[in-house]
Amino acid sequence: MGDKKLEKHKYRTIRDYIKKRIQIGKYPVGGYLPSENELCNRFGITRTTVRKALDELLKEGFIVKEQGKGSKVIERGKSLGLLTVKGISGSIDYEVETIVTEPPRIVGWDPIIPFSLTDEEKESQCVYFQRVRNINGRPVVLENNWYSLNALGLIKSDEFVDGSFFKTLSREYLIEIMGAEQELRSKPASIDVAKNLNIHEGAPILHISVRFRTSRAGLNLYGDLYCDTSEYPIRNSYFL
Amino acid sequence: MGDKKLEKHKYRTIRDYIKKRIQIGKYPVGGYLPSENELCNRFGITRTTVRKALDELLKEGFIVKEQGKGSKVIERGKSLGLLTVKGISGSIDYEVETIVTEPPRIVGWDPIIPFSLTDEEKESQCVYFQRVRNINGRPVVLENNWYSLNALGLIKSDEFVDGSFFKTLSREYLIEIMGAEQELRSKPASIDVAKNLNIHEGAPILHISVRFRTSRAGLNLYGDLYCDTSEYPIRNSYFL
DNA sequence: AAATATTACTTGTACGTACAAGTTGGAATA
DNA sequence: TATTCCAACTTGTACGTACAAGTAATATTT
Repeated sequence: MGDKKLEKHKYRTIRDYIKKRIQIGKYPVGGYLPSENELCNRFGITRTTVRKALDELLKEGFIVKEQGKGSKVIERGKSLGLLTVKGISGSIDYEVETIVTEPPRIVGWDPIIPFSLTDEEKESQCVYFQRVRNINGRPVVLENNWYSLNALGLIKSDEFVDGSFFKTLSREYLIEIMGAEQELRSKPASIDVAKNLNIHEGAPILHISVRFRTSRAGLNLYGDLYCDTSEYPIRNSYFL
Repeated sequence: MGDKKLEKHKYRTIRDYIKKRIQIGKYPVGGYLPSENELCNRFGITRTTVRKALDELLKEGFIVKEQGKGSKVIERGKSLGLLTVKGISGSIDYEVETIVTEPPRIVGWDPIIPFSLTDEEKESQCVYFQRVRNINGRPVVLENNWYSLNALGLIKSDEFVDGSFFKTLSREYLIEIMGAEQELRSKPASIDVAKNLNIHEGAPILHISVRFRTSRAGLNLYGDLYCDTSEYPIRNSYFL
C-alpha cells in the first residue's frame, strides 16, 4: 500500500497529507495545524522532516508560521499574485458577485486563445463557460473560460463552491493552481463586450488573456477577461 | 567587528555574503557557487546552515540548484513576476531600448501617485525622472518614476547600468526589489501621453501605477506607466 | 577505439540532539 | 484583587552524522 513511496520522500508524504486535509476542510482556514512535535510523533519522523514539509506548504501559500504559537492555515490565493479587483475608495476589497451567464458546455477550442495548446488539448474537446462579475450590482468583468474535457470532465455550474471555480477544483477535486501566464491589452470595447458590461462601444477596457497551470497533469485553464476599469482598477501584488 | 551578529543567525550572514558577491559580480551570472561543503569549511559551519542560506537565495530568485552539479547563479527578475513587454510574433522577447526623456531631478511629490506615502516620504522631497521605452524604434511605454530623496539621494542618469535603474540599484547600491503592488486601468490616452507614444489622443492605453518595495528601509519606487499595447501586450507570469 | 565501470565529486533526504526565543495560561506573590 | 512570575508549550537556529542520488571525468575493460 504505497509503502515504497512512503520510504522515499517522507516529507512529500507529510506535505501532501496536510495539504489534502486543508483542501477538504479538516484543518480549517484560520485554525492551527498540530504542532511540529505532535506531527513527529504521529508519523514517527524527526522534526527536521516535518519542518521541511511545512516549509513547502509555507512556500505554496497554504500556511503561515507564528513563532511560539504554531502554523496557521490561511486562505490560499491571497498570496498568489493573482489579479484582483479593487474598490477605488479606501483600500477595502469589495465583495464580488459572480453570475454564470453561460453554463459549462462542450464546444471546440476558440481561436481567440493566444496560447499554444498542447497536443492532448488539441485532440480533446473543451469545456466552455462564461461568467460576469458584479461589484455593487454593476458588471465589471466579463470572463470566458475554457479547459480540456479529457483532463477534467464537465463540471456543472451548480457544483461551483461559492460560485468559484478555483474553490471547486480545490475542495472537490484537490487540484491547485500552480502558476499562470497573462497577457494584458488595453482595447476599445466591442459591441458584444459593451453590451455585457453596460458601457459604450469603444470605451477602453482591459483585456486579459490568461493560462492557469494546475497540479493536475494536462489540465490548464484558459481565461479571456474583459474588465471595465473605469471605476475599479485591477490590482496585483507580490512579495518575496 | 559585528561578531555578535555573526553568532546569531549565521545563515543570514552567509546568505547576505553570497548575495552581495552575486550583486557585485563576483559569483557571476551563469556560474556556480562554491559547493556546500566548501562553504561549510570556509565559514566553519555545518551543511544544515549553509543549505538554509542557499534555500533563501533560491526563494529570492538569485540561484537555482542542480543536483549533482551545484548552485547556479541566475539573472534575477526573470522569476520575479514583473510585468514585461512581449513581442507579439512568436515568443521572443524583444530587446527594449530605454531613453531617459527627463533626467532625475528634485521635485515635490506628484498627487497622481495612488499609493499613500509614508510619513518619512511626505517630509522628504523626491526624485523624479521620466523614460520612454522603444521597441523596434517605436515608443511603447511612457514611464514616470519617483522615489524619496532622503532614502537614496539623487542618482544621475549617466550612472544607469545598461539604462536600467534596477540594475543600478543592485550593482551599485546593493538594493533589491522585495515586492510590488500594482494597479491597472485601461484609459483613453491624454494629449500629452499620445504625443509621447506617437498615437492618437483617446486611443486605449494601459495605465499602470506601481509601488516597488526595496530591501533598503524607507525606500519605495513609485511608477506611473502608460503602455501602448496595440502591438505589444504586457505580459506577466508567476509560478509556485 | 568504443563501451563500460569506477571514482570523486555534487546536492537531496533523514536521522537525532540541544538550546534560543516567542506565547500563553496558571501559580505564586504583592 | 491585581500583578508578577514561571512553567509548559510553541517555532527558530544550529550542531553533527549517514547515506541516497545525480553528474562528470577518469580508468578499465571489451
